[in-house]
Amino acid sequence: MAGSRGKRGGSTLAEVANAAGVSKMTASRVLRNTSGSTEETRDRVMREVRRLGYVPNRIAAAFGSDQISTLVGVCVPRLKSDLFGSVLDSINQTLSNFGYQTMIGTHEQSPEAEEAWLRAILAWRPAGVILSGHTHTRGTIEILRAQSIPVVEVWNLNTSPLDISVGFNHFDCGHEMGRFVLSKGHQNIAYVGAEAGAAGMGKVRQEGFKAALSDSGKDFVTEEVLVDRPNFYAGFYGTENVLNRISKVDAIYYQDDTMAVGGLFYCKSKGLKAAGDVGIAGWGGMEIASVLPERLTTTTVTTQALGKTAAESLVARIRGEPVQDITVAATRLVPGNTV
Amino acid sequence: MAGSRGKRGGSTLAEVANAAGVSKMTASRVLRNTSGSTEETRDRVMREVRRLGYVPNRIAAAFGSDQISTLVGVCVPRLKSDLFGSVLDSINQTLSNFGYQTMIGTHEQSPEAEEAWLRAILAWRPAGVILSGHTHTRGTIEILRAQSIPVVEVWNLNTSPLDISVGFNHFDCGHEMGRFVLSKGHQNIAYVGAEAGAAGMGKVRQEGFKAALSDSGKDFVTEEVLVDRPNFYAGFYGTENVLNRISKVDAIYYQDDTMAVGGLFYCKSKGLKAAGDVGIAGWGGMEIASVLPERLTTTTVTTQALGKTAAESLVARIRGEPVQDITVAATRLVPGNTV
DNA sequence: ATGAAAGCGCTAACAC
DNA sequence: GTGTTAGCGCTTTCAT
Repeated sequence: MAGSRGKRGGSTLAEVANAAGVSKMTASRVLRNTSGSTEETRDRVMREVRRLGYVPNRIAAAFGSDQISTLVGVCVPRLKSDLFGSVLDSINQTLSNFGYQTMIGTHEQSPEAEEAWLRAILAWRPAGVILSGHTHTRGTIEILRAQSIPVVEVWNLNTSPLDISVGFNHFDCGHEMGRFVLSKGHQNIAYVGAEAGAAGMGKVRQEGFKAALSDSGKDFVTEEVLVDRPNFYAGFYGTENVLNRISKVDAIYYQDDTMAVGGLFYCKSKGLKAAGDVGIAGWGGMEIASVLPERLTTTTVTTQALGKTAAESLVARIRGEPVQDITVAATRLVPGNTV
Repeated sequence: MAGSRGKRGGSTLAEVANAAGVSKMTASRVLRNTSGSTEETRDRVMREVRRLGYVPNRIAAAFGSDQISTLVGVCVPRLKSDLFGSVLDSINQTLSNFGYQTMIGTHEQSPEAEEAWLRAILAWRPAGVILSGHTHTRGTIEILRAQSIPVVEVWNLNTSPLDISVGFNHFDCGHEMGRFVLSKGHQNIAYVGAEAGAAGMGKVRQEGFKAALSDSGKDFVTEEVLVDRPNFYAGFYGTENVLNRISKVDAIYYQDDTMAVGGLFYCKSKGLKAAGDVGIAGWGGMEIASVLPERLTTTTVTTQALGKTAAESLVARIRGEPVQDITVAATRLVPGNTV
């Protein structure tokens, strides 16, 4: 309670040290488990810590050491998402285990929003940041370079990353699915996606699929990209649009499983059979697939592993340990019975 | 780059002030828009800020002022959840608009995990915290009291909150649904839930429903609470268990919509008709409902409003403005055709 | 409207 | 193993 400022936060290290009859440094060392301390000193300090209800002040600690905090900024498109939620859960848990705190941000696929977030976060002198936007503004890149701060780009694979990249190969996912759908004999294939803001990685999967079509001298017979977030209804509605427009469509590649499930239900509502009448392929591996009567043909992705690897790579870089610059997180095409 | 320590972070306020030919204080005031400054001074300072790529140091700022940061800690059960993801999105966006940064944590319904998170977060001298655990450890409560820090308890309504409570009335949700299901003539009603760690608010809804049954001299004919997270498959599997155990069951109240949808698909897989053979009622208002052929009978909840109100209340309390201690977020029973 | 001095709580560096 | 000294970059207070 020393000082006349309006601070909060109870006792200080000095008070603990005083009560324990040692210097601040000794108390500090005990609390951080650095170097050796006598068993007795240690006990005396910890007793006072408990008695006084001492809560370390990490702001002062970060300030007093080297202006680098144990905060890590993580920016994802949005939080309400099984996929990103899972990645974030994994990142947060891993970082937490290493003693870091996660500060979040969302950008909704807007590079400008990402930059604005970054500027605010850098003021906290984070130990590192994890980004998931695949496109960065010039400003974002410059700031990151200038601060020479550890950065992990996550979600999409970036072959020339700012620093470290841990992601899925979306192009290959699309290409592989394209070949698979073609191998099942489908002839008139459409794409259905949804992008509220700028294009996300669905665009890249679409291109991969398109490349597979191109290899067979084909192309999407139509592409329907709604101005919406990818969700069940967008898939439902997009499918309706596509089938009304071009009735010969016999397969649809969706931006993700949410939309694919929406499309599946549209087909069911019209008495169309999946695979037989309209092939349906998604991406992401949603949990709902486990209870649907149809097994959705999709590409499952390892969001947990992605998040864990991203966090571990960041921590390694922060600590100056050797790190793999580029890691491809596993994806697997799971043939169901909807294609 | 002054000093021999290994700091990072480019130029300092002093350097900016120097270059602009003013004192640190003037530069500081310009950057914070406090009190008046000459148009000219302002321009000169801002020019140097841009030229030097100055990034304010909020750690030093928080330290130098009153040891209270603009950080806000938010702890939810988990991030991979449409419901909590939505609340968190809303909280984060609102806090961000007010100039606060969100630090996240997850507790998976463990009060001890919540306390551990809280201890780590308080070291950052947050301006406030938002909790979603409905049960707190004695330690959590003591620490919060000792620090006299603004706290919002969110998700469940707490009639005697630590500080502020913004939540849904889960008991009433259950009670209302109980009355509704009974009004439809169902006689043998079961409950299906899932709790991986400790009990969440599903337990309270279950009790509300039970109270409604009790009012009619009834009780659940069986209760199936799986040791799992509430998800589609748990709903599917739980339904299978219940119906195999007691075949006369003619309605099931589920912990949430995810499980209800799982149950719905189990019934479909067995040729049972929703409502006709087995009534199905959920909670939460999932998006998938918009594409299902059946309209799920459920209670929709206003997660966006909940998050926004929680964040706004916290900010008001931080600023010393008057705040409503208890806010009930809206919920609405939506009769579908599955009961 | 602007400046000077003091100090926030902690840790790095070095001495003992 | 422990203590001493200095200082991190900013804001507060008080003066001009």
